[in-house]
Amino acid sequence: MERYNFKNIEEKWQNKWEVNKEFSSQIDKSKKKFYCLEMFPYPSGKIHMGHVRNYTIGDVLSRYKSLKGFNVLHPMGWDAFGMPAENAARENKLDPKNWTNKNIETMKNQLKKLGLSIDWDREISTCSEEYYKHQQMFFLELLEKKLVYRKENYVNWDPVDETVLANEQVIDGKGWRSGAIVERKKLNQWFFNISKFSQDLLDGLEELDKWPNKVKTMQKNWIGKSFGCEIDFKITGDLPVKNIKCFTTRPDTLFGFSFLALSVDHEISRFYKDNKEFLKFKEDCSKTGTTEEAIAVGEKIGFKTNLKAINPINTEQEVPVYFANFVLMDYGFGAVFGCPAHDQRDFEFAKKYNLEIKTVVRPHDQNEKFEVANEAYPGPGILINSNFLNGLKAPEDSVTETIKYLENKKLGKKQINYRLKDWGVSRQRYWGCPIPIAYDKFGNAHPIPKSMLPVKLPENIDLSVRGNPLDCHSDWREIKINGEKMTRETDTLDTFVCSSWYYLRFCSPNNNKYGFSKEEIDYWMPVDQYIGGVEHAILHLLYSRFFMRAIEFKNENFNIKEPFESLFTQGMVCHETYKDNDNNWLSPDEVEKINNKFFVKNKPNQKVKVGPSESMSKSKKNVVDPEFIIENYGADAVRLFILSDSPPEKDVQWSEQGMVSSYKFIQKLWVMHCAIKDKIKKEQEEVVDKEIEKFVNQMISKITYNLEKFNYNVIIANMYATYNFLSNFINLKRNIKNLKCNYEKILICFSPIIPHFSNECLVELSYKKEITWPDFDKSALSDENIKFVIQINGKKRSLFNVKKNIKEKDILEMVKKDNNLNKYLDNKDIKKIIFVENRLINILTNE
RNA sequence: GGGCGAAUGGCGGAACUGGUAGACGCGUUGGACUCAAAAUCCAAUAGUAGCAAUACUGUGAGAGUUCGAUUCUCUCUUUGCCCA
Repeated sequence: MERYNFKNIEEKWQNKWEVNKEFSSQIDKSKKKFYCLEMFPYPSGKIHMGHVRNYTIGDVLSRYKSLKGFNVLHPMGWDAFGMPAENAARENKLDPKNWTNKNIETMKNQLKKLGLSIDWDREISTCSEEYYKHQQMFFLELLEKKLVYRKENYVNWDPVDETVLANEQVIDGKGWRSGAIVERKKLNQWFFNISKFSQDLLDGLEELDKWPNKVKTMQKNWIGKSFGCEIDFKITGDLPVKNIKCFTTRPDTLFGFSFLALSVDHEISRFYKDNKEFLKFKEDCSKTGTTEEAIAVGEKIGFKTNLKAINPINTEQEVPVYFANFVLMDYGFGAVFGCPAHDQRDFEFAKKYNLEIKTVVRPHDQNEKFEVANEAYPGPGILINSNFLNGLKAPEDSVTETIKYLENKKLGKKQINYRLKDWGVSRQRYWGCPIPIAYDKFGNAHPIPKSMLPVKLPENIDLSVRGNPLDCHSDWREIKINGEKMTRETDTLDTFVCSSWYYLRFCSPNNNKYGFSKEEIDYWMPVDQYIGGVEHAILHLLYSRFFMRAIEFKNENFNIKEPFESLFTQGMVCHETYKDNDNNWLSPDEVEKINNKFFVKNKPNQKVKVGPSESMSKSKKNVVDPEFIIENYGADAVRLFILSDSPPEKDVQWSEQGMVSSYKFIQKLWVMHCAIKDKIKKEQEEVVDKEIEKFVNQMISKITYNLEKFNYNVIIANMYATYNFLSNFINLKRNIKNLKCNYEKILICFSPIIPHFSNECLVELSYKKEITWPDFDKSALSDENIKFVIQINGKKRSLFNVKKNIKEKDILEMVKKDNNLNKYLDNKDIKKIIFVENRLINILTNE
């Protein structure tokens, strides 16, 4: 018997799959389709363990569904635009396109070595003209539908690199690369009108019953719907200002009103544009940052105006108007009314400027004399000190009543507000999809005619320039449209745009007229199972849901709103972290374990500090290279291990020992396989064994159930249990007639997880039929004999091996006769008996 | 600060609808094989007491519902993730 040579066998099967185009998918209306999609990778250079886990999970599902008779679509592509290519290209003086395509080639080969059942004929890359020309078409379509518009907006501006930074590139107010202090700068940018669909995106969540609640909650919070009231405050003072509008979710606390606060960008600020003190104040405000956290934590400061605001429901009351740093222009109307007693920010502000703090809500467990003291009380309760509103339940009744009152008096109106903002898609970068727009000499934007698409990225770009390289490329910038000289838009699209519709392209990767064909998406869409990391729970998934709606909008040929029928978010792959004496990170292969203690490799006198297990990342060096692992243990073993130790939705701990044991398991399976093969070859007896029949029946039922539930770690446990049973079984039993057919079923059940091994073994058994998922007989799942639990006063006292469907009186008879049990029953009256059929009896006695 | 989860042996984890807690794997211990080691195989492995049969305790802590709670309800503790 030879050792199992995973290298030859895996390579053989991978070649076979590729040559036979085993996983290529065609429309077949006689079959039910199953579209399985994993989030496509960014081609950063090499695959990492996170990819291995993500794609193995999807592959197991695809292979299972395909064995179940579904017509499976399982494609793969590349999220190929983005900053890392541009950065790498700049640092190494390379072309981003070459860099990216080389990475794609490498990673594609690595993925193939995992034995994934991918239809590579449908491979797409978002940086290819073939892909982004359709994206430009969509952009123009959305522009026609008025879902795209241009407006001025603030950006994080790095004055040294002369570039716009994303929020996550701003660290402590400084540019991540240059270290320069980031400025706020106004730029003209393109926006997708996602907020138009706020309510629809919210409603759509209700239908997504196969999405994790966690993700739905996150999206719900992100959309941030709030009910409230728009109030028009009358203003008095020495400026020509009559009214200021503001939005509030708590109009019911109007009797606790003590100031009005405005954003420094509020239109009123124009009266102060020459006021030095105000300008100084505005500058101070920009330093505190604008994130919700910074506002909550930071000091609340204000700049007092000479204006007064009149309380609409208590017209005798006039309160001061301030500019304040905690009011943002893009929420509500850039104005909030201050009620210090019931809002912590307002409270801190009022304390600082000695403003009135009037309590108007008491908690349910306090009486009318309740007064807010050291902090605001934002919770529920009953209104007090509020004239005609007194006694109302806050916030439910009091808010609606107040709004009714304000509406009647025409002082305000009910309003629904969303936190979701329009999606700014302009990026001042080279390596992205060009925006198909040109400007005439007056600066007016014109769509580039569809006949002139695609707008190709120029090659031979100089990336060493500061700022946006496209901006500096004068040849490319100039364009003639209908004879008129224009200049191109030099911003490119956010890469999230590319990933918002790639799942459609997979349905029609070769359609060069349009992004997809109706026939193909009618058949394949929606994605039946989408699998990826929870880090995309908000942006990517929300943008994709928006994009479907944007395409559907005013389009009679398209009626899909939700792209992903069900969603699965997998956990991360973690590894222990190591540091040497100088606190430098060490990678796992620089570390050696001797007698349970860790040392620097080849330096047995240098101890290693072992840190907590964290998600694998290059910066902490706690990474394990999949290619090396596949090379050493084989793809089947890696697939087995990456799924075995934890449920797929939770983080998994990488362990060398676990990896080795998965490898050994495959070897053991092979040894067993050879033994079975020998047995089958020999002459068989005409005996049909019931035990193996029953065991395999149960195994199929368990593995099928666990596959459907994504309990892949439990499947591996089922596989081990199957091995334990079968290896024991063949040692004890002689040659039985039904060994081969049951063993074949076992191999088929194993094949989604370890496809190379299973297929090889099936071929060795000269299995000729088309491989399909085995059925199981539900009625035969439980044995003739069952284990019956005997409880006395709720405590388990014994376990009887009895016939199925045993009657209560028979089991009671057995208990009474049992020498071990009757000591619990002697001299006691039986008060009550609980009998659960085929499971347990609980006998209650007087104690 | 707000929102959402989680907590089970030395470790990762399993447990159908409320019905045998600890499947399966790792680790550990003992044994077989070997001159020896590795590999492999066999056995044990929640804790306490006991030669054993067995008994008691036990699913973060405390209460509640129930004949019966890892599972349901409430309070608390710790912890993770998200808003960020």
